[in-house]
Amino acid sequence: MQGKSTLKDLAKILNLSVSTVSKAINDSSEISERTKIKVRNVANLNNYSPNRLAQSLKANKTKTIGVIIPDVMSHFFAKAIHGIETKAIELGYNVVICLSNESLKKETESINTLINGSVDGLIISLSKETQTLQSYDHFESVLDYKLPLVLFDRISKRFSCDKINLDDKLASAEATNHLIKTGCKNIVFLSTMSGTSVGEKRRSGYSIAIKLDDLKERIVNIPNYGLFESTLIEVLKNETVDGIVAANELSAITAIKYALKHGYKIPQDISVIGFTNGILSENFIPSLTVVDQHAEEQGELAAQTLINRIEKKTTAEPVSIILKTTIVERESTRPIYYAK
Amino acid sequence: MQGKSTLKDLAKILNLSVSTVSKAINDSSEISERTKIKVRNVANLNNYSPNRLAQSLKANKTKTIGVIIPDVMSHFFAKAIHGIETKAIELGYNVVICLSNESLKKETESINTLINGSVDGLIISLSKETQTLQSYDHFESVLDYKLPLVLFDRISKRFSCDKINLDDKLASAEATNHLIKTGCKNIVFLSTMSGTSVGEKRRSGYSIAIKLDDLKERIVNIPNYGLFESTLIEVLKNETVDGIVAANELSAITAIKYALKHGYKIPQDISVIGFTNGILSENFIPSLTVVDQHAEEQGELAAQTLINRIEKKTTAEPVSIILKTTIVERESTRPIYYAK
DNA sequence: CTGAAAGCGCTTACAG
DNA sequence: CTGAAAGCGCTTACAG
Repeated sequence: MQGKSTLKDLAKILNLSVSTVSKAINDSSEISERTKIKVRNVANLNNYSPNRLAQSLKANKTKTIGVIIPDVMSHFFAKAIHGIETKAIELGYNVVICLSNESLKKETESINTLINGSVDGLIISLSKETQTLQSYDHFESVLDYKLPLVLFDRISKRFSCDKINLDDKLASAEATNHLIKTGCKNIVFLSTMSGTSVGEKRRSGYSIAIKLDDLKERIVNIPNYGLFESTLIEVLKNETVDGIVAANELSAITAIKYALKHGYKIPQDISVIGFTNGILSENFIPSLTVVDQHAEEQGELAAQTLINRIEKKTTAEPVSIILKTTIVERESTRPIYYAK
Repeated sequence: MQGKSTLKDLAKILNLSVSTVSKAINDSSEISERTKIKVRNVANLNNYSPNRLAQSLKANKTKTIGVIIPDVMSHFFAKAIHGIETKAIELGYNVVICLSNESLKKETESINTLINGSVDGLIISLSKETQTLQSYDHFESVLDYKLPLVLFDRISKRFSCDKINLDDKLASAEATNHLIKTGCKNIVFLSTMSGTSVGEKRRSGYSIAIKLDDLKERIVNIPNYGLFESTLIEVLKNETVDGIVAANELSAITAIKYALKHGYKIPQDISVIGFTNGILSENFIPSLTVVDQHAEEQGELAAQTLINRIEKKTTAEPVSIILKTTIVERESTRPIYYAK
């Protein structure tokens, strides 16, 4: 009744061997029904439950997966975690989460603490620093150990493993096209995240769509949120702008905010489309048209893919899944039939 | 080079005993410098790192703490997790997170998977269902095992353990007072979370402040977000209302949204104050005056308290810490000097 | 300075 | 049907 009881404790109480008790608890066919009942009673009385650590050590598997993400406070990652957790539990796995806080150093540390037998596999979304520095040495041990690894959302081509992400370039091209179809002619791409692979792809998708339609390309990089208002308004004052593709949710909302403040009407004067279907997009006035990245689905897929790999249910070659995005139309863009 | 190497592997390569290798790696003073160097070299070459599971089993501690929260997608809990993680890592602990999704069943399962040796202690914020059902049987094993436990934010008086929370009643009374000081006379308490301990306390704090000022008490419970607009507008149409204390962030924002839609001016006609200083409060137009619950600080404190308990650095009696909240003034309320 | 032995809590092939 | 033994990967008191 006090502290945790072990098989040994039960064996002593029952006057049986540890082996017998273990088998009885695991409902082995070798053990008589009578003994099983006795053992189970004593086990329940003593609140026995097997030590997971010992089981894991013995079985050489932990039924735990490790997740390393840059940030919990972003809606995208919170949702992705939710998806990972749901799927993992459904498949009988636990989830350990570490935060890299966008730092290469913390990402490295997190990997090191997790790979030493604590988890059966890893789901990682790379930190900004890792991506800008292109430094991947800390993945060597993971690959050496042949520890199953799934990268999602912020991935790298530099090494081979299972990967889940979405076609950000295509998504951004589609977002741009959406604005074009609502009649926009002068579309700006607004980014606060130049440098990340995701930001880069979105910029490039925008450019492709713009060029296909023979429109004028215009990229505005905002170095930080402190300079947001001045940078944006300067552009709106001096150039003709009737559409904005913003590289993420907060920059889209912030753009709308300052545009409204300076007297522009959304979407009548300027249409705005953003990425990530978060709580802000849904509740802001006007609500924001966004590219939904299916965060939860990405999470579920990542978990499923990892567990398939752990349980060797996949082909030897790395899996690479590219999800389709969808556009959620709301009030920050005009309806499509406005076109022409 | 392939798979994980163990002490045994190194010992064989080095022609030494496992004990010697172990001691060399742990830099024991018993071992000669020469041997240490040789061992370290081979260890590095083979990418050796000790199996955490085996270490934990041996040492009977895991240097891991378990966290069970109702929801990651809420800004409050995401921030709290961030605080827990930061402090835990700083003190040399890892963090395992499980989600209860507001369900008693999942909370029970999470506890059961975590207490079997995987963690040295638990930080929990109770699920809604646990609180409404007042069912705490699933905590018996935690208490029996004498596993260190810290409850935060959503706590219970029904059993004894370390607790961190804030004085929600006082906070709500202060929020109400804030509105009074800006000149509001007809203040409504708006809740979508009746039933939770937190919702109840906020209601009661509101009532106290209202009665102290001899104003009229008016509680509006919104059964679900689908009925938000009709319920709210009915009240606004038929009664005089110049202030709203909303029980959480989203209900505050939603109230503003519908009030604006129906022609009310915020804060000129109606002032609104909410709880939780999240991304919505900050970015909405008008931005929302809120009671900041110091989520990150609560998380850090919870981690610190738990680790103190684990490492027996605290008195035997349970610690109970009550944090002060602060009011963040923004655009949804009038300035205080308007009063009188 | 090095090593053999015991033990953390479990499981399982093997004997009886 | 029950039990003794070995082993998962580590650490550490004890001998030499």
